[in-house]
Amino acid sequence: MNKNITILQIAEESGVSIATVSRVLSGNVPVAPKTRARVEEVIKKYHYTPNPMAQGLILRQSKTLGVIVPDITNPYFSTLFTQIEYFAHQAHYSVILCNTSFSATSYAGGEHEKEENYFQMVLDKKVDGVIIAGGQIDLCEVSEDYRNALRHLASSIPVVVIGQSLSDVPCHFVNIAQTKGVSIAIHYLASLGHRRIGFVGGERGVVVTESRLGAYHSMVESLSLDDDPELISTSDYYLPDGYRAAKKLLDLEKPVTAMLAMNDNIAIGTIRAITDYCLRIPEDIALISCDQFIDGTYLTPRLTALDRHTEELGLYVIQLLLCKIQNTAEPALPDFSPNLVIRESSGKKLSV
Amino acid sequence: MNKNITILQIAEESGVSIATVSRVLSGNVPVAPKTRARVEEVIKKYHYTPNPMAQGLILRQSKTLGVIVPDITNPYFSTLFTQIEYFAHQAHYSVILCNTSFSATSYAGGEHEKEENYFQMVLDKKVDGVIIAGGQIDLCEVSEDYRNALRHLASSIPVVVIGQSLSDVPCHFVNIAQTKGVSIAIHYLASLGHRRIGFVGGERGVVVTESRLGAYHSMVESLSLDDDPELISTSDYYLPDGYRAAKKLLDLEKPVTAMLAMNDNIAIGTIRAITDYCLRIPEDIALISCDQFIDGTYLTPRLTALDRHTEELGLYVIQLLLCKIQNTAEPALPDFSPNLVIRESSGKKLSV
DNA sequence: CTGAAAGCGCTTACAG
DNA sequence: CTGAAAGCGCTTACAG
Repeated sequence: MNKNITILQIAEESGVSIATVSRVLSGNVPVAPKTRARVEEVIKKYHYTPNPMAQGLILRQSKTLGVIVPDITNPYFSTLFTQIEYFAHQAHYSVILCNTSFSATSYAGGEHEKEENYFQMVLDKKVDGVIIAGGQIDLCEVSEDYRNALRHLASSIPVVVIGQSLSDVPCHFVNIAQTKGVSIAIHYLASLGHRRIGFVGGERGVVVTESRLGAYHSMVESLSLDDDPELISTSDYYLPDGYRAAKKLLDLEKPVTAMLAMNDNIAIGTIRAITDYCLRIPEDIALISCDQFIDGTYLTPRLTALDRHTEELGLYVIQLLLCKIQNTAEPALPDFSPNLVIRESSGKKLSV
Repeated sequence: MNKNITILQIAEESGVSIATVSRVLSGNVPVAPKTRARVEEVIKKYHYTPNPMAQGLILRQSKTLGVIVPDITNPYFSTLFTQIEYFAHQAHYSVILCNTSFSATSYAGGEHEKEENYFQMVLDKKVDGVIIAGGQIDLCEVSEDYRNALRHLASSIPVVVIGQSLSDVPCHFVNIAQTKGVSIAIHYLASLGHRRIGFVGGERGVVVTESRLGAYHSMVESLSLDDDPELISTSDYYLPDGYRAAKKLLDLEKPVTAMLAMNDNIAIGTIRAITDYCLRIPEDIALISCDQFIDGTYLTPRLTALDRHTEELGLYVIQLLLCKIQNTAEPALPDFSPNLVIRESSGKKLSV
């Protein structure tokens, strides 16, 4: 199958040495205009492009990046990836996407090998840099194996991690504060008159969940809202989880008047649960999603949600990685403060 | 940064030649047990793995696959990809994901270069095989440039295309019939008593849309349902499109009693539109999605949808590609007949 | 401006 | 069973 047009053939047909062909290809070395023209013609004729393996061997770069995510099916990660790939492609890098299937639940169940395997894989592949988004890094307790694997990876090539900083691991950690958005959302709900606000979804022992829970508690305290452990109903991050977790809240003796959902998936499951209980949103229960995945304008009810600028984050991390690879100045850290997009589901001021 | 442990270092430290190291690595050549043990120890000590570029240069394979999709953010493609990547990884291949951003609309707007660029890119990268899912291949009229680029690609490496067959292009085309699902859905709606069924979403000139529309028309005819051009409201494939398209149907003088949405995105937009008109699903309008993206059990209303076995499709195409690469027997073509999952949104039998 | 040659890190006949 | 050597397709000092 392989056409196998090599630099040698181009050289022969152009009547020059392979060194000269290489030079016209590289572009930044003086070559006589006539020679260059002749060679370029032959190159065009055969659609010749240098074998990246041979090039990579000498240049010590593969022009390939690795992106490691737990679940590309999750809109958060696919949005992130889209930005990363777009920018990388512009810069003539291709990207290997690794889908580790990591989940806190399956991890707890003992499947804790895959991510480290992927670290080794991208290393073996000689990628020029790696972006890691989510996975075990999101657990409050990171295993020693993971830490070592990450350290090993990062000591070989540049790696940007979206997640909590780990000391003694030479990655560039991009850690977005999770507390602000929750504070804004609860503040808003409280301003509407809600005192009893439920927290739905997310899994304990995961950084995002715990830090948002922390923000929740401190807001509850500072605004003197109902402080009741029953108000917290965690689960995981998907539709069925939202459904299950919300039901627990709906079964409470003293009902909540508002709910904070971990993300849009959870919110959709929550809507389903609330509807099952023949309650209305927002009339009976106000709802806000802490992480906008899709445009809430088209959901029913129109979902009030925190926009966390995921696209900008994707753009930022790829720019960062490329800078580290090429040793150029890092881009400034954008302001990732979330935006509360108020729509229908959060409702109006409660009449007392 | 590069540790640069090469086969030479392993050989020296083991007191053998690099040829021997290479042999213990390959595994399928006789090596004295003691020699093997010694070498393996050193390999382990340094976590040595052969440089894939050097290997690739000789073996003429990169152990890398290319997957080209228009939009990884679309659940259909991310589901497909997840399966592909999972299986590829098992087989020790890594996959480069190319997100072309192709859309029929932007294509019509003149942006018709990107896909061909990606074809060239994966070719230059020397991937061992390519899977193409969607993109220009989904247009009823494929440009000559695209056709040529695809032919060029496919004449160099194995490529599997999910989409219509193109004559004279040596790809393996996997073409799933689109008519059956629509027939089942309309049949079901008609059995419930619906005579006036709207078709929402999808874009004209796109194979899926046109063939589903064809199935729609032939069912309308064979079941003697209302046949009215106004009943067709196409747009594109996302939420806002569903919303807009559904509104057009809702503005009709003679209202529809049921709607067929191109996919879950369209269905969600349609739900929003129907709700805006203060109508109920399914009491006033029954709704079926032709392409299930997420578990409709958790939507409100619970969405009746066609399950098209996207995961199985992903698994099939990657198996197919690997077989073509390794020259082994092709897997049997599974039955991809869609499944109508009946839930709430399609309603009950109409009372006459 | 251009060519001959070394070398990137590996695999695999070819001898022994 | 093992080593020396050629060669995969390229780039880049080194001469000229």
